[in-house]
Amino acid sequence: MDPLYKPQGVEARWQQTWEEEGLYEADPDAPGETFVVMHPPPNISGSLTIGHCLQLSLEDTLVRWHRMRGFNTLFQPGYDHAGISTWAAIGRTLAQEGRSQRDLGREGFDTYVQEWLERYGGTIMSQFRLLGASLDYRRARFTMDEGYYRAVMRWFVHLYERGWIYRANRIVNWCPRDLTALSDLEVEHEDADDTLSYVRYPLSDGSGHVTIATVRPATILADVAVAVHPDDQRYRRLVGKEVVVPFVERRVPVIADERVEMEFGTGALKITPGHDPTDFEIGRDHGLPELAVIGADGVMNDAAGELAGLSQQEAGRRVLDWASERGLLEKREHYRHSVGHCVRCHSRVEPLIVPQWWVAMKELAAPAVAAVKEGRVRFTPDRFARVYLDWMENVRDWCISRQIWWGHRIPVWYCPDGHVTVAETEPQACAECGSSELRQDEDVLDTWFSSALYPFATLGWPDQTPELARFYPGNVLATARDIIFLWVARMIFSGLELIGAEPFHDAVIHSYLQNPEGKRMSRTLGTGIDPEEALEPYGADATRYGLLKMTTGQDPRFSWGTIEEGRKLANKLWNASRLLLLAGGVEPDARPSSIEERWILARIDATRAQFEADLAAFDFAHAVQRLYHLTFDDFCDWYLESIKPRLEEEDVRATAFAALERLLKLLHPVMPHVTEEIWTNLPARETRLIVAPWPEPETWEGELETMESAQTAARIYRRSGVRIKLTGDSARIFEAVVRPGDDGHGDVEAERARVQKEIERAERMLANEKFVANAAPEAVDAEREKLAQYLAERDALG
RNA sequence: GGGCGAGUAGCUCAAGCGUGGAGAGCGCUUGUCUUACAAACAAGAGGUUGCUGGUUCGAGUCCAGCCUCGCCCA
Repeated sequence: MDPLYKPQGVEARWQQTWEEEGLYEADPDAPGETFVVMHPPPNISGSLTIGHCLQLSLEDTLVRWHRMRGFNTLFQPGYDHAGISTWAAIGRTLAQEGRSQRDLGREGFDTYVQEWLERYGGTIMSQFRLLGASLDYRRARFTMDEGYYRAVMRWFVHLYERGWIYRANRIVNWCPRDLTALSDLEVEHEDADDTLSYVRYPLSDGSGHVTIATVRPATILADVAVAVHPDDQRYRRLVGKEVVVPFVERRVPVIADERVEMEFGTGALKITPGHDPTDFEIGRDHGLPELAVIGADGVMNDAAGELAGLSQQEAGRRVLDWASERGLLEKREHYRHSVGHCVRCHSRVEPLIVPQWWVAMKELAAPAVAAVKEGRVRFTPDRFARVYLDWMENVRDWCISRQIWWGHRIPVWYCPDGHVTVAETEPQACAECGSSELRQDEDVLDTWFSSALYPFATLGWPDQTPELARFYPGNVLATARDIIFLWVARMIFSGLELIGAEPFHDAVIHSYLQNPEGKRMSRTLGTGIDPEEALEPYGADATRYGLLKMTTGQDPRFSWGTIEEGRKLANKLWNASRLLLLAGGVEPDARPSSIEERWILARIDATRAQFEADLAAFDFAHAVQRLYHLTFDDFCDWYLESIKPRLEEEDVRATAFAALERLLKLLHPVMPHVTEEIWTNLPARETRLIVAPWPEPETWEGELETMESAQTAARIYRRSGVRIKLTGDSARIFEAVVRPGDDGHGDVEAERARVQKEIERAERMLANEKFVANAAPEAVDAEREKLAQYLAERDALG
């Protein structure tokens, strides 16, 4: 064994061994309570980030812990076709060659995407393995593989038959670059600097004008009304009159609607149902026409008349010039507001009225709200339950159709007579007229429509498989908070609707790593950390430890310090094991005969209990920190040092190996490779550590204060050179660990003065009647205890 | 505009219910090749816990207000 632990080689060997020996495999026929984690399938639009590794580390820690505890454990791998994300990523690649997706044609695109899929799908699985993630790789699923496709079709038809899927011509978020509709969740809002123009709309009866404020003057061409708040005294007399829209000189009514914000601009709002979501709602309620002057490509369309073909900016300029020449442009001012952008390609989203497929959410949402309110699904940290509920209780209908070529085709066919046939597989004839001339809907489904089925489609649903019966519902879903609505919510309502049970009981919303500058990590901006930068030099164990240490519930900046700490821990374990093995292997057996031996066994057991509590609460940062201190401070610095003089005794080594075994077991879920490697080197191995039983609670009695007095004496001697009086075991342990070079040479008076100050502090507190009367009794007792200790210390100083 | 979170040592972060002396790792200074580990061990310096008030015997922690940063929703 080399004095320096080198993870390179060791880790790959164990990853291969575990997998070849079938130790990652889940068996529906195996006994035991199940523990199921569905790893969120990464997008095939790229390789893994360090953030994915954090998520995988915490999941694998839970999975390995449960496996050792005897649970029948399934850790499910897969990857996601990631509709628009992949579409946009491929678009970026093609653009470098001067081509676009549409240039390839639908079939050409399919061929192209297959290559992409094989490349990234393979990369993702190998990256999972490099981290030591104990996923059942045989079961890897893809959201567009054959069985999964069938599940998605069943889901669509199910919702259609329930009457919850409908096609409607409504305003949607339209990406003018990708030429597709987006859901509300695929739009991100960013502040933008704009100009707010105040334009006068003359009253048709010549009695004056109404001034409106707009940031999009080009849309004036599609105005169909001016709206004011019904309580607005300034405009009350105008409601019911007509105004003349500038440029197009169309007469439109002044209406009253409560959705108008009186404080914004002049309090009068131009209504453009074709190009604004709020206006669309108001327009529908008032029966207003829906004009469109902007096309799908974002430029002015034929309805814009002489402005057709112009950009919105140029058209807006022309409209304002027109108004200015006629004295209708009151003023222009700078205005900063948030504007929707496509979350994938970052184009400014265009609200357009386009026919799309929708899912009615009301009835699906109700049970999903109840599941969280009744605690059947818990969020960690629990504040995210509120976030989830706020969204779910106000959820709007879900636009599920996308005008791209990558995804599940919408299972709807049309015949020449316009009849609609909805079926899971391609029908032979129109369900209504029997026509065989069927044309399938061109659109594909929102990628999250299929991801929603992940917890059971991966298990074979809609077939009633043994896996589905055994491994649904699962237990823990770990994810970052950005997909609580996109995915977590949708898995919950789809699971409840289709299977009748929530898909998991714990939704763990973990840290979102920031880059060292405190900014969001982004692969496209090159501000991310490549997992290989950590895995190659430090190894998977150190990386896992470091990432778990960063999993605090906050959004910490990525730092190498914690990974370095993990590397030190692996090296420390390695050398502690070397010490014992070099002294001579002997079968592990806990038969402690001294204070320090009982003490370390008790310390390990106490840490086991705390570690279990930490993991149960998904507090990974504290969990790994405990292991670090147990290893460094208790096991190495005190226990091993104190038994060194007796290492030739077989009993001492048997106990030491037994203690090391327990330590390795506690560390295995976090650092699987180095612990398995050491485990293999221990005498009398029969099993792999990965499936070794988790330590049972145990009680080790002993006068543990003997250890404490040795530790106190060590602190004083190391600090000041002063030796305090010790007898018996404490003296022996002190000598073994500290190895004092003399009988004491320090300034005894200075030490006595220091202890005296502590005594006075404690006495002062206990003399405070209010403290003794009001403080918790435990706090007062603790203070008395400290005082007693300091008094004893003073006596020992002689 | 509404909501959530954060601000603690030079850096990255801790500090269950207010538990009574604010800790860890890294970095820095000093010492030490000691039966494994010098990539180690030991000791040390380093803090007005963002600001202002309040509650309390006692506040990093609770309350009110303010400042800065990040995120989500509209």
